[in-house]
Amino acid sequence: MPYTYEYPRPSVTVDCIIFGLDDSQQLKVLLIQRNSDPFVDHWALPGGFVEMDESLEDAARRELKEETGVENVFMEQLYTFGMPGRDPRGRVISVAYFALVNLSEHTVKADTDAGDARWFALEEVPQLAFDHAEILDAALARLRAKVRYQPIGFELLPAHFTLSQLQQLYETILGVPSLNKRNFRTRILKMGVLQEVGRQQNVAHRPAMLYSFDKAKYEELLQTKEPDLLKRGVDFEI
Amino acid sequence: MPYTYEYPRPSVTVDCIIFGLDDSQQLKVLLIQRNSDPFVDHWALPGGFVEMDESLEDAARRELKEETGVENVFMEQLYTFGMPGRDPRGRVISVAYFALVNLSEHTVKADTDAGDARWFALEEVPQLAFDHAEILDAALARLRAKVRYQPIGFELLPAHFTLSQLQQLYETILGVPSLNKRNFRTRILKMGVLQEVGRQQNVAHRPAMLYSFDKAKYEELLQTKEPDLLKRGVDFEI
DNA sequence: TCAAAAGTGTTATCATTACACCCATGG
DNA sequence: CCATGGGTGTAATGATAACACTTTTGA
Repeated sequence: MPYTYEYPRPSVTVDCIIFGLDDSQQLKVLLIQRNSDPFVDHWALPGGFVEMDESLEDAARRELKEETGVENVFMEQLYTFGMPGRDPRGRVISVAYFALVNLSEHTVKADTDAGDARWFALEEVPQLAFDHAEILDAALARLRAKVRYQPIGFELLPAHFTLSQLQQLYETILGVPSLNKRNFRTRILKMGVLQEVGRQQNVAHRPAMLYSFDKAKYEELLQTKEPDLLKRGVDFEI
Repeated sequence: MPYTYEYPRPSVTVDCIIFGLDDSQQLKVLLIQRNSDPFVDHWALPGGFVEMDESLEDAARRELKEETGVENVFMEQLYTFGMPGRDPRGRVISVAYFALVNLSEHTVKADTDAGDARWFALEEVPQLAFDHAEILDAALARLRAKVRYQPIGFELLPAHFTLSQLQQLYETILGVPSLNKRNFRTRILKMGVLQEVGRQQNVAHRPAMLYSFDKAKYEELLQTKEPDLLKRGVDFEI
């Protein structure tokens, strides 16, 4: 029992909420099955204890890779959950990270620390360990909010995608039945952040134009348009 | 030396970034002067260690009150800073909270744990302890972003305010020289979340209408308009 | 009657919405 | 030649930006 402190200290963990989009444009979340107490056999978010010499994000990436094999993904800090009592083992403060991946490009393999790892459609998520259901809800809310003002949706799609795929992605994430095709296209193309990169092959209908997201142009626009944006003044969306 | 654990644990602290608006519509931040090592005599964000039986937000409110006397303010979690090395005493993970207050309604008194507590205009903020400059930057960025899509600016104003005050507030926060008065008014009034509550008295010019923010109506609009908003589909602002 | 700030009218321009229609491909 | 998505034309409506103007007060 080697580590002794003058005052009590909480444990600090990271948890990862990984969203992915499958071939049929369905939004899924990556869960692991716990193989130790507490909550043995329950499904949970991948995560674990932060080491003393690694940053929080490094910890999140390490745990994600150890438990699911997934690496090199877009990731950002979501929120820190610290209610006393959220973990039966004692005071545990968890920094949650959320990540987006293109499901087809990331093979999942259950690994050392976890019994199993699987993608779940959002409607099929089982009862989760700890307060992980709450964390998942927060992540979903963040995804829905963020997708409206930052081009993060592209992280979920393959590098080359059609406008219909992109539109479906937005419909899925936002949970709206169907946006107007005409207007969606006009809007998204007018932004000027998509690049034509070829056409679909061998499809039983008019082949769609494939696009890629032009990150450089987006950054450039951010610089250029920011000033005007500010000029608009208030907004608060509603 | 009573607290012993099998694995090493980081310390967890909270830090508060409190923004206030003074009589002359200037944006200020509340800092304390440290009276102990490390960084004795340096200015820093109010904050301190999280107790084992309090939530993170409770800890933030407690420290804020202890160190500055400020209480009952709008507060939300900002971000968690956890780079190894950010505190010379060892691994310290800090959950930052940011808060908005109407400066005239909150008296500041340096208290037990802090040598002194004072409001600083943003341009006059001295060198800060730890990575607090970075935390302050993050808070400012959040304030600027958030004020555009949520009516949090009202937290900085007195309960009754004029449209000119509100406009100045936005100009201050966003750092734009001067919005168009006509258009600002049209926009903000069209939203329907302001209530007329009387007129200015004894001013050497046409007395302005005073308004209050109608929170109930705002919540109602959120419910009502959310569906249409979603129908609009993509946006990502730019 | 003047300075100072409040507050309004109006127009040109641009963005958004809604709906109907045509196009290219493989089976 | 048809089913299946891909893709376009256009007009009515509403929001935004720009600028000049009038109003009310205390000193």
